[in-house]
Amino acid sequence: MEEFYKDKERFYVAVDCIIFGFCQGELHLLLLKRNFEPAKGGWSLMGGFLEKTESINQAAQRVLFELTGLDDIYMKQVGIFGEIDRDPGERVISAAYYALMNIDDYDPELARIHNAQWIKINELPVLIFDHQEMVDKARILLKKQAATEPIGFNLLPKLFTLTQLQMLYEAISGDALDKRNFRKKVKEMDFIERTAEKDKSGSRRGAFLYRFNDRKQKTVLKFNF
Amino acid sequence: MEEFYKDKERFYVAVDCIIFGFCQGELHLLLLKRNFEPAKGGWSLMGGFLEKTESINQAAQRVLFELTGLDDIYMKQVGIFGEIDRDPGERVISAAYYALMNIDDYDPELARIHNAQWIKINELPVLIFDHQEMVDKARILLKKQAATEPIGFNLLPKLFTLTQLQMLYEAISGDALDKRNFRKKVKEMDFIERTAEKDKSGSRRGAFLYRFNDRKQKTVLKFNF
DNA sequence: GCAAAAGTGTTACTTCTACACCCATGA
DNA sequence: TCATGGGTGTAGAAGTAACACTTTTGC
Repeated sequence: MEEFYKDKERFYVAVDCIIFGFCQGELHLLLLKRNFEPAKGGWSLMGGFLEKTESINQAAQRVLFELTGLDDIYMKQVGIFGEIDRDPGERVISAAYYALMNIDDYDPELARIHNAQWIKINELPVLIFDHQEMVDKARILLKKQAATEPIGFNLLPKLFTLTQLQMLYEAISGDALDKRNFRKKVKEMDFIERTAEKDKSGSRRGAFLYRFNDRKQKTVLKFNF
Repeated sequence: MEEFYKDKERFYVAVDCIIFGFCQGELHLLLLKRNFEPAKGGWSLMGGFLEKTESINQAAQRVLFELTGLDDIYMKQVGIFGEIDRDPGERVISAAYYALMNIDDYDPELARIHNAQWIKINELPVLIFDHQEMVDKARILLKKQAATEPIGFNLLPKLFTLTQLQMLYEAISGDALDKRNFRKKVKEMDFIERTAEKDKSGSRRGAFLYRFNDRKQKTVLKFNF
């Protein structure tokens, strides 16, 4: 170790994951009921400590993998949380990430093992530490980012109906959308394509299934100051 | 210290500041030429180590204060940088913040003391470690945020002309704006008000000076997916 | 009197919003 | 045959984009 760093403090560094899922017209979070101290019995985000052998982004992926067994999940940094007393046990600096996943990809058996549950975002229990603050920041970020980049698809199955897609964007944005205007807009997006298949589960008539193809998309950024 | 944390690693945690200024129609960054190891002689962002007694946001403010003597500067988290080898001296996790300040508020004497310089953002030297990556991310963020929130004023003096304001937004967005359309839009914003004063330095005729009043503003967020 | 920046409106075009009915099917 | 969700078009309003000349004044 070099001279320069000698007198500096070192800190525990953690990652916490805000894991979004979508079903039945509502956003959900995957939360854990802790069966260990500190805050045993409390609801929390999935988290873990940074290790020497990994970058912080890798740590976030690892932590998510430990919980879900999945390694190709869309993740994004939310921010760094570093209040002195945010974790009453010890001084811990935490990097928060949000993850977007399709609930159907999650093995319920793993949920049982980890004491995890999908909970509607509008019916969250009290969370430990500053986890509610992390969730709030993640929701705002998700809303902003979903408005300018096509990331919503990470919350849906590979094939989805337009009704599902509309409900998803209504859930993210918090506003109702007009069905005809919504579908008109979707038609103009060449990265959403209709398949020949229909989903008959939601109605007698059946709805066409659509798919996201990752054709590049211009991001529009309008200046309102 | 509690049992739970015992076997966890601890890390150095730093903050690095991307300090934006604006003059002569161009964005600038305040950079330091390091006269200490590691990377002595290299150009770098202003940084410092997190201390036990402060939150990470406070650390960012402190570090900025050390360099500028100013404590009311607009700052925003850019992200956390945690690659294993990002600092070749030691493993350091760094939280990057951008800061927006009026160049005129900066005492040139402090620049001399710290070996600091304002450098045009399009003429940056090679930066140490991953600082260029931090700058790139900060610029993208600034552009996005300036498009939806009135934060640009932090880069201008209290009184400014419309030409200055337009040049600022052109510098941030990277696009030329139409003068008449720009001024029309400004007229509709009730948080920008004209004063009776004129600035005669930029032209013989003189230009009216405007001021930002912090009246609340609706943030528009249009969904393009 | 001229150079240099400040200031000012109109029109065509694009995009957005609001709105209501028929369709296909399984039970 | 009927209940349920799927699917479709138009017209008025709002916003955006393109465009050129006059004003002021110090030198």
